[in-house]
Order: sequence, then C-alpha cells, then structure tokens
Amino acid sequence: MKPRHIHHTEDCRAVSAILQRIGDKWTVLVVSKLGNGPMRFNELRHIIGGISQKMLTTTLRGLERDGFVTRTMFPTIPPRVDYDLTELGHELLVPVNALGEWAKQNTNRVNEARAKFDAACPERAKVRKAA
Amino acid sequence: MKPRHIHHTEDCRAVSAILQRIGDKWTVLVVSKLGNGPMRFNELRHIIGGISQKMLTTTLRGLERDGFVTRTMFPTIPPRVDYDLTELGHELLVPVNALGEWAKQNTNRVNEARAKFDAACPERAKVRKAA
DNA sequence: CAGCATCCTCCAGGATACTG
DNA sequence: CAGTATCCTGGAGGATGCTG
Repeated sequence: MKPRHIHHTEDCRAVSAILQRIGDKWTVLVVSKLGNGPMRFNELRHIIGGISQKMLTTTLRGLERDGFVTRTMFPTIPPRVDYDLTELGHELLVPVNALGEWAKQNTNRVNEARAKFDAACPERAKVRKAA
Repeated sequence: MKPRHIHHTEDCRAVSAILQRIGDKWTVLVVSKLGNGPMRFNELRHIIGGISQKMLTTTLRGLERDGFVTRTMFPTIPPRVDYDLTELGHELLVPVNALGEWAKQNTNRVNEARAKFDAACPERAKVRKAA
C-alpha cells in the first residue's frame, strides 16, 4: 500500500504553528544573535539594529516564556540583565539555520522568478503592495 | 583563530526574510498540501479548511510569483485551474519539513515551559494578549 | 541600564457580494 | 469553478516619554 495523499494534517498545522511563532519580524534574529553567547539588553539592541526597545522586550519575553532563552537579572545599579539561549533554544537553531542555509542558496532563484513574473504580467503582480 | 562572535549578519537577515515570507498564516499549509501532487483551487480550499477564498488566491499568487508553484489554466467551461509545486517548491519543502519535524517533537517542551512561566509569574505573562 | 505605558499607523486577513 | 472587488477589524510593530 502506497497512499499518494497522506493527510498528516496535524503535522502541517504543527509546521504552520511554529513558523508563525518564529516567523515574526525579530524572533529568529534575536535567537541567532544569542547563538553566539549571552548578551545584555542594549547589547542585543545595538547589534541587531533597527529594532525598537518595545519589540525587543516583547520578543525576549516571548522567547523566555516558551523556554528558548533565560533572563538573568543582576540587582546592581545600574541594573544589568543577561539573556542567553537555553538548550531548547540551541536545538531550535539547528533546523532554523538549515532553513537559513537553504534561503541563502536559493534567494537568487526566487528573485529571478519574481522578476520574471513581474515582467511577464505586471497586472497580476499588483498582488504585492500595488505598484 | 576562533572567533566567538561571528557576525554573519546577512545570514541572519536571510533567515529572517525567508521566515517572514513563508511564516504567514497559510503559505506552508498550501505548499505542504501541494506536496502530495497538483490540486485545483477549491480542492485546496476544502482540504485546508478555514482559509478564505481571498487568502487562498493571495497565497497562491505569491507562491507563483516566487516560483514555488505553477498555475495551469484549462479554458473549459466551467474553468479548471491546477496548481502544482515546482522543483523549487519541492526543495523548499525539505528544510520546512525538517523544521516541522522539530516542531512536532518539541511542542510539549514549549507548552510545558509556557505553562510554567505563566504559573510562575502571571503578571509578566500578560505579554500574551492580556488574560 | 533596562525596561513599562501610551498613542498611532499600517496591513494581514476575514466577510460579503458580484462575474466570466 | 475560480476568481475579482470592497469593506472592515485586530493586532503587529514603531515613536515617544517616564522610571527604579
């Protein structure tokens, strides 16, 4: 028996769920940076560049909640807070980096397809934020 | 020489970019379904379930534009349109499925961390859509 | 330094109605 | 059947100002 249409619907939903979780604007960027070792709040902020303080807070809080990073407070003055990847965070980085590798190697193909499509039918290309 | 802080910033951005591209609500779901073979518009619509006709159109158009799927029109009456994964689309599925596999195997850990976090400090958990 | 609180904008995405 | 055209809402995310 060799079913052509296996309906692992749950699986698909799982992929979808994780992708939506980490597919926001900053999550993977933060996780990637933390992959190099623990970092302080503003250190992250500046190395990432372009992220608002609010979103960095939100992103880190979410990652902490999901068990991907730890938050260590030093009750000094001024305060110091270190963020670091957990084991789970490091593990997440593996498949994420694999996808990133794929992305790097295929960006050209995508861009070419995109240019071709836009050139072929400018009409239907308006899908993307109307010229 | 063993640099601890390698700044493959471009790489991170690439990961981020692809994740935002496919990290929307429906893209991977559609690609996954098409992984089983070509499908018609409404066939996809029903097998996915819950997707609005507008979003299916938008999602498919985007995937077509980026070279992940092909769109084949049969000028019959009523019209028939087949969507199918391109080679690029199939290749994308590989790392995506790997991530999906990771997701399936670690959802529990994430949920546990989440529950623990919420139980520990309900205050800070309000990050998620305020109780 | 590392946040929290507030306000505001933009757009992903749903609902509905119409068409070749 | 496979769309297109509109309208509308929620929430992601930026900007700014204040605090322990």
